[in-house]
Amino acid sequence: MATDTRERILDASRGLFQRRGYAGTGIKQILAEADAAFASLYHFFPGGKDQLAAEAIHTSGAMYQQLVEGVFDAAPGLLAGIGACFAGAAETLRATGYADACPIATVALEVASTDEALRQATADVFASWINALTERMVSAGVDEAAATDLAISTIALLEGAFVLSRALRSTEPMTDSGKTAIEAARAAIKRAHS
Amino acid sequence: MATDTRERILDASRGLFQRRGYAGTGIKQILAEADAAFASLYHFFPGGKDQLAAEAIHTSGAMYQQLVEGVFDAAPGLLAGIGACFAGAAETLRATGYADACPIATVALEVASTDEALRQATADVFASWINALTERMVSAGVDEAAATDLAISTIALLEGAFVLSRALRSTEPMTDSGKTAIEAARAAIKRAHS
DNA sequence: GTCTATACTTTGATAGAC
DNA sequence: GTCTATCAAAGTATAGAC
Repeated sequence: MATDTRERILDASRGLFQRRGYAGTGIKQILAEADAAFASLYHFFPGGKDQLAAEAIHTSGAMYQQLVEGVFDAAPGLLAGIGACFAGAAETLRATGYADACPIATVALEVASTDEALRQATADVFASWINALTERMVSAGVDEAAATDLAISTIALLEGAFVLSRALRSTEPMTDSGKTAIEAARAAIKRAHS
Repeated sequence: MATDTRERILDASRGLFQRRGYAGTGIKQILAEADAAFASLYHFFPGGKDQLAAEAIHTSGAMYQQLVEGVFDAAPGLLAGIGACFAGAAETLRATGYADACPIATVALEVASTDEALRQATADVFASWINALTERMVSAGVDEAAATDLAISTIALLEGAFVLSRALRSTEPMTDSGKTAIEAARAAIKRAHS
């Protein structure tokens, strides 16, 4: 059985919104890539493009989080996990011609001041990422108070590196930011043990 | 004498591209905000929206760099300068309802995989920022080799914090990232002196 | 240099047959 | 649930008078 239509539409939406943004992606483009008909979209997503985007943001955010959790679980420790995440991001950038980066950052910046519902969707995703990483920081021995700061800074480094690496077409920002993220985490763990 | 038309159009473009992105900003919207006629735009910018965007990217990037250079020049040292930049960014976010952040990041992500000319414009801006900050790092005593890494990481922290702060409508990512940037710079200076 | 009017394309969305 | 045809609106861009 082939993937059902609704899932194909969502899948195409996630990819296009990630690479081209919300305003830059057309409904017709999504349907062409999903090999679906016009009526199918409004059958499964009565709310149109907005509903489609909200669902794409939530699901792609959750998928990316699962990917990252897997990388951390496979690593021997927190610092190794951070290193593997940034290394993996750098490799994905290189392998996709600097197209695949954060699944929601482009849309997040576009809608932050223009569409409250979608802005909230991106906020949900980032908050979930921050919470998950904060827990890992605490488990690794970082003070509760410092853990949130460190988790936010780590994700900021990743997001900023995505911006710079895509614009410059270089993995250097991602590898440099990865090193800085590891050092920041190492310092926080050291402080907690003193 | 009123500001001339060409400058008003550019000014409106910079503001709209910053807040709403490239695809999300319409020519008519720009002209309405600039109080200019349709023909004026194509008189001053025969290349249309693309030419307008390229010039807006270059000039807003240069203006932001000048602003930051001024902040650093007024600060008593490198670490204080970094702190003042992140504090200023946080205050601007708060004061503008989380609208005014990086002047080119939204457009940079939008065009990275879709418009090579505009992508190059954003790359020019980021490269200029990185070079300028690298020089300051070296002047402050950081090793040449480490200075570029540190400058890139600092700008990545700023850009990532813009993304998170706008999406979450909170200055916390900006203040947390500022602390991390200061600590990273302090550690690099310490390493250079040992 | 600026005005008005307009050409042409693409956009998101809907209707009705099947 | 999917197909075809089509709508109204907004998009970029141009023409010609002044």
